[in-house]
Amino acid sequence: MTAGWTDDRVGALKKLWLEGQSASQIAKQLGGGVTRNAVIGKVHRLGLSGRAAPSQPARTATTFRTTRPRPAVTTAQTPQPSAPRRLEAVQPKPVQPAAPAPAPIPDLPGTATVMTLGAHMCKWPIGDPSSREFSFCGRRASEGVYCVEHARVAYQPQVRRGSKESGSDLARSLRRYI
DNA sequence: CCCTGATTCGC
DNA sequence: GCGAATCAGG
Repeated sequence: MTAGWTDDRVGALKKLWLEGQSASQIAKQLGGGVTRNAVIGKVHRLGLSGRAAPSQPARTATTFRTTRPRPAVTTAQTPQPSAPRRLEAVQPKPVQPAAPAPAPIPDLPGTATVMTLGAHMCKWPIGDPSSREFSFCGRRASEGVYCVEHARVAYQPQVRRGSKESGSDLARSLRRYI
């Protein structure tokens, strides 16, 4: 049964992607036979691209541009010019001094936006990533990208893939337990 | 060789 | 819309 992209799965995908999970990790967690290619493809189709938390150090240099694959197509299709993809139409919004807190959200509003999100702020996504009201938890990240509470929620009983740990596996182990 | 995401293109 | 194949880089 090939599971299509249900709303439920898309939500999980968005969440995990913005959490900084890699496509392969997300694919693994989603299960259902989805591959990392499927995840990446869906992510792009959804309009997501840049994430707030890169998975591994020194990676994603390809995010800039380049990637001009020339598979030598037999037919000269349409020379589509560069389209203004890349989202993030953020506006210059100065931080408000003494904000009167107009939104009494009982669930604690994520005061951190993509711009104001500091390196040591909890990157737990709050709300719809597509919405402009989307924000992050913003509390102090204990060790990794989340605060203690969110880290606990994010990294639950996660089964590992391999049976032995060594070298680079250590990084993945740490990431799982941040 | 491992990994990452990006893109293209056939389905 | 979907995802395998491929590309490009670390």
